[in-house]
Amino acid sequence: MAAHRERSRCPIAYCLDVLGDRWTLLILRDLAFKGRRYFRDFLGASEGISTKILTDRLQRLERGGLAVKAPDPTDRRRAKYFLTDDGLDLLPVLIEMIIWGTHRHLDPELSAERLARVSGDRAGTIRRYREEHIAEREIALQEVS
Amino acid sequence: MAAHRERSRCPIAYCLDVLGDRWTLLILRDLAFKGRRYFRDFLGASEGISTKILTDRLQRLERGGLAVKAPDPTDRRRAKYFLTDDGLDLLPVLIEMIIWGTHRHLDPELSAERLARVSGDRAGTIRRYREEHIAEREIALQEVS
DNA sequence: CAATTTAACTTGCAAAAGGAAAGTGACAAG
DNA sequence: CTTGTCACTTTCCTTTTGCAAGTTAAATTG
Repeated sequence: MAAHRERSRCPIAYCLDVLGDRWTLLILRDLAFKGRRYFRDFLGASEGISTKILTDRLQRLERGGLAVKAPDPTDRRRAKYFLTDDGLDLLPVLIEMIIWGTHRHLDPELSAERLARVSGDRAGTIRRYREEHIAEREIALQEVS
Repeated sequence: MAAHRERSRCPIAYCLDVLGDRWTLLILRDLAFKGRRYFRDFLGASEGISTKILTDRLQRLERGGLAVKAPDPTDRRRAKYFLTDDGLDLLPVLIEMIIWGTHRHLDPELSAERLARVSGDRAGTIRRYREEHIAEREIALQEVS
């Protein structure tokens, strides 16, 4: 996709080199908010990604420095995936998408409380998810060394 | 794309029904930040969208209630496109993408001032773009009546 | 220990989406 | 009226995705 078009100077276009496809964003969501870590966890998401696309997108995220893989010391066939610090810098984008999607789609009555909580304290929400992710990541990476 | 998969309950997944492709996001950028209004304006963006994809995406945005078309009273062959209020609700997402893209890609020295300005006052930036867009849209829609 | 299962991919084929360029119909200009 | 412009539309080819089966290495079972 990066080879698709000459890269323009606009930051959104650059951002889209990484994010301009649905599957990548869903994987980021799973990593950031759903605690999915193993390959098979992502397969379990309800959107039904194929193994081929999942493999491709995880590799892209790794190569692009947005995700990292910590081999599982208890089972060498598998590894846990985590967002890097650069990957975590996308949390604000993802949070705004949640807010927009919630506001537009779900029953306003049911979502009012949740929406108010997240949008009322974006920075707090982001910081919480970030810190939890980093803590889990560091532990997983240490177990490998 | 909406028919692609059973729609999940996750707001991000719903958001991606609208936003899960690169071209749509680039068009939203053009509408929101670059003042592009006419069909040919979007063709002029450096990413080089084809007329087929542009037509398709503009129609999707209209059908989805995110964009509206005001016929040009001076030339019946063309119309001006604008974001609706729902479309403008995506500004926070786009702004966060700009911030992320700027931070990650461009020379930090050159972008430090711009980045600081936008991220330092997200709400102010969003409000400014929103109000300008609405003002221009209302004028264009009135000229039609 | 061998057989079976599991986990993460990989492959093959069909369908869908996108790219490039030419074509079409309606409107505008001279 | 002829020619040019504008917004699409069509055609053909390439790329990506969807679906399902296949492969390899590691783990588990008996």
